[in-house]
Amino acid sequence: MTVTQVAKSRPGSVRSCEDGTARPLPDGRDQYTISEVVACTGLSAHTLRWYERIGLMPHIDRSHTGQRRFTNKDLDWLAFVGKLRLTGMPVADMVRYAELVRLGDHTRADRRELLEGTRVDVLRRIAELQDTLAVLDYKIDMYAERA
Amino acid sequence: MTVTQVAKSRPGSVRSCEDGTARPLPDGRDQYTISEVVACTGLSAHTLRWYERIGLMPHIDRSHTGQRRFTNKDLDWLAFVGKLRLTGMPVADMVRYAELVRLGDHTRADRRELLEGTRVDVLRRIAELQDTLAVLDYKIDMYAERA
DNA sequence: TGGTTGCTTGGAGTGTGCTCTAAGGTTCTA
DNA sequence: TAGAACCTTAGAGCACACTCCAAGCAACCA
Repeated sequence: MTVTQVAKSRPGSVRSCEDGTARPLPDGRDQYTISEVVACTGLSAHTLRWYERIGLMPHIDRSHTGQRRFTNKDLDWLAFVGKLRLTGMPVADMVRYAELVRLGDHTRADRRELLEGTRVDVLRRIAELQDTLAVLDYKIDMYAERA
Repeated sequence: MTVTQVAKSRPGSVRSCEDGTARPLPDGRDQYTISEVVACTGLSAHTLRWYERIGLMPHIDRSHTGQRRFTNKDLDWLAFVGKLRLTGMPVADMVRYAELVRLGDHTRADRRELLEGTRVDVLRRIAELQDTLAVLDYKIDMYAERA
């Protein structure tokens, strides 16, 4: 399945923002405006503010004029949230996970349990999709045969 | 990838309704009430009627009193739609596909193209999910290590 | 000094995919 | 023959995840 071979290499991190749509940010900095984060994550500014409002992000630092200043830690979190979003996990569940993180170290077991549940969902989704792929291949074959 | 090994075995068909949630229907029949279809597909009656209204299903036969009588062909179609739904394909696109089917044989190339596009989407989704799985495994490992 | 750009806020609006309601007709069981 | 269970319709309502709006402040350039 070529999945666990990744082992300990810290996947999907190391400040290249997200994937694909992302422009890399200047290294060695730890303060980004909302528009920089928009450029690098592909999320809209509206969405980023909304994430903060609903508690899916920790409270973001502000400049002396009240503007958001995102840190590298915030970007890491956004990258992880992006992954969870791909699994189809409802935003409410992600908020729950975020809350557990805020509550501190004694919630580690709960967090692990939550992620393991998500993991099972992901495996099921992959199986479903591979099943669907078989159906699609069958149909496409039918259309290809007597074109 | 163990996908094309299915080859020509007609996957996901042969009147066992859908998967999992489904009770099999009595064989050798070709007329089912909406509640029978509900029991076997797991879709709600509302959803089935809505599918017909928006053109995602062909017009369903009626009894002399106006009640729907689904055929085996309808059930096959619903099973296929169920697969497409799993891919995240928007309902509007499925309706488009249904229209092509209604329009007859000369739309076969279009239909094939549509399904091939969907196939690419599915492959991408699977890759994304496997990527996400790696991230989840990494995190779960972290929580497991120093419990 | 004025104009443009970029940011702030709370709250309203949007698109998708159902899901339910109301009002009424049909079929089955006792 | 009554009552329950099941079906019909058009249209309204809902949950989710954004997405946009209005009004206003702040920073910068000509």
